[in-house]
Amino acid sequence: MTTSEHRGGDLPHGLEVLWDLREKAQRGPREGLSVERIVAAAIASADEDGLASLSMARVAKRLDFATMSLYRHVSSKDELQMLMVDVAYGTPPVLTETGDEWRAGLEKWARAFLEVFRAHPWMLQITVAGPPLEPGQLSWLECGLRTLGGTGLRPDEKLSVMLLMIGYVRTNAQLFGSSPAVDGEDAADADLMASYGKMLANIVARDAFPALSELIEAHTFDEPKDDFGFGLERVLDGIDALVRSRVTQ
Amino acid sequence: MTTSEHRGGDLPHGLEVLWDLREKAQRGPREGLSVERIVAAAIASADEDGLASLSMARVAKRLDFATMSLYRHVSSKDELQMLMVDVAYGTPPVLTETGDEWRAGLEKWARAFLEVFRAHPWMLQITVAGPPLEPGQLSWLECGLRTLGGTGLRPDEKLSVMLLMIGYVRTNAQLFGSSPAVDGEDAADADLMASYGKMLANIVARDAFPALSELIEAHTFDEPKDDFGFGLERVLDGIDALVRSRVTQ
DNA sequence: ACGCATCGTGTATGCTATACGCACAGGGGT
DNA sequence: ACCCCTGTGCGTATAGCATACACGATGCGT
Repeated sequence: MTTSEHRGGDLPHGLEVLWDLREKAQRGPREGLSVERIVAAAIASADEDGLASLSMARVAKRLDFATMSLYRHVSSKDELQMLMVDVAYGTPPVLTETGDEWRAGLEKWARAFLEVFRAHPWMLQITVAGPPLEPGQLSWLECGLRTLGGTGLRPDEKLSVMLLMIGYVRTNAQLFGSSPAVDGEDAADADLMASYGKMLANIVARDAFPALSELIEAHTFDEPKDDFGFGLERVLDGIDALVRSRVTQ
Repeated sequence: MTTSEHRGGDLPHGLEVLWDLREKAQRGPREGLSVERIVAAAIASADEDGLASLSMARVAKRLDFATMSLYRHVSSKDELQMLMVDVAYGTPPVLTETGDEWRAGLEKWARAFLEVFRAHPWMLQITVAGPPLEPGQLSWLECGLRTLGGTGLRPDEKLSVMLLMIGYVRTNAQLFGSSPAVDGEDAADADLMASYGKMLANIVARDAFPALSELIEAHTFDEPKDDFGFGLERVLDGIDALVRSRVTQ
């Protein structure tokens, strides 16, 4: 395998893989292993056993190959993790909402994006350095930007809006997404939140944290409700205000 | 050292340390080492060499103690990392803005919060499971909630607003905060962004990413400007819209 | 049929977290 | 003054980790 040079000067190996910029090898034996299979196995391993117990040896065992064979296709564990994240992002939904239906579109976008982190919680534990150059992450950005097409926002404003959305979904997933979404989702969330409220009430000194105590006493954490959806509407309200101000200008 | 039971039923060891719920030992030799010193050394190590090369042995060497001595004060590396994050959060600024000056207050809050992640980039790589029970993180939440005191928002709305703010700052720090804030801050950022724009333009297929290409061609990434501040104003606009709607109701 | 790029992998190295047990310190109760 | 018992520091040992390197096998281009 050699680098194709007609696009992207000298990219890291991992990015070349993700962008399909690698030419197939001519000489040599057929490959029994591939980056795709390795990444898929690694994702499955992380989904099942968590990121902490992900290791080259475990991934190799899953594929019935020797540990060192992985290194023929993946230059390091860090690169593998980068690949895992981007593949796990998958492809964003095709949003039919356009023009002034941007709000419904962004809501669908947010819920689908949240679902990604619910399915693969370990994604939040992997940080890729610098701004994203990977196709998976960028395709979600692209998808969001596209639904903002009819808003009349400036390009940089659209970017800011998407940064806001990404941040909201990620933070929400990180804080409340420890329970898997599979069975009895809302019930589990409610239990979690209720016990969190109790724990918080026990631990927090009322005089040192008055505003937080007010939150606790208002039973914000006790009632089961769609926290994500509620906050999301607030975010969309904010964006709506921005859009309106641009329209009237 | 034994657990004090009058507050918090049976908390994890790390939380007891952070909330100062541990009683001093009566019998036994004076401690030459302490959790505080260990955490401080670990933070210094992560600041200098990054989280990847943080190890118990390195931290111990910094303190001129044996590796295993750390385990007398810290139950595991995971716990140490949790402690590191919470101590590194430090204490939020004391905001004098109250009532209808919430916007200026939140802006100060956001910039101070960003500074934390700029000073300790590794904090973004450590994920603590579940909603926060640590005093550091909670004190920032408390600080933000307090500046929202005069807005007339419901408690749960205030929480959503703060979630939004936290998410925005974290995402921004993660994406653009790879360069340290110490010297020539804006210049470094501008260079980084410009080269990012070029790289993006090289890599992105125009037909598959039309909205993203529009962004690139609008030179959104080329011009040096205060991205954080710009996006922040959009977020605050959104919150402002929410606040106004509650006031008029 | 030869050569050579590529593949899979066994071995080895140095690092990692951490369980366990020992030696010792020093205040509390007698 | 004595002993005991809790807490401390740490040496040793183990299991797991990522990964460098060298070797043999493979099969296409010539």
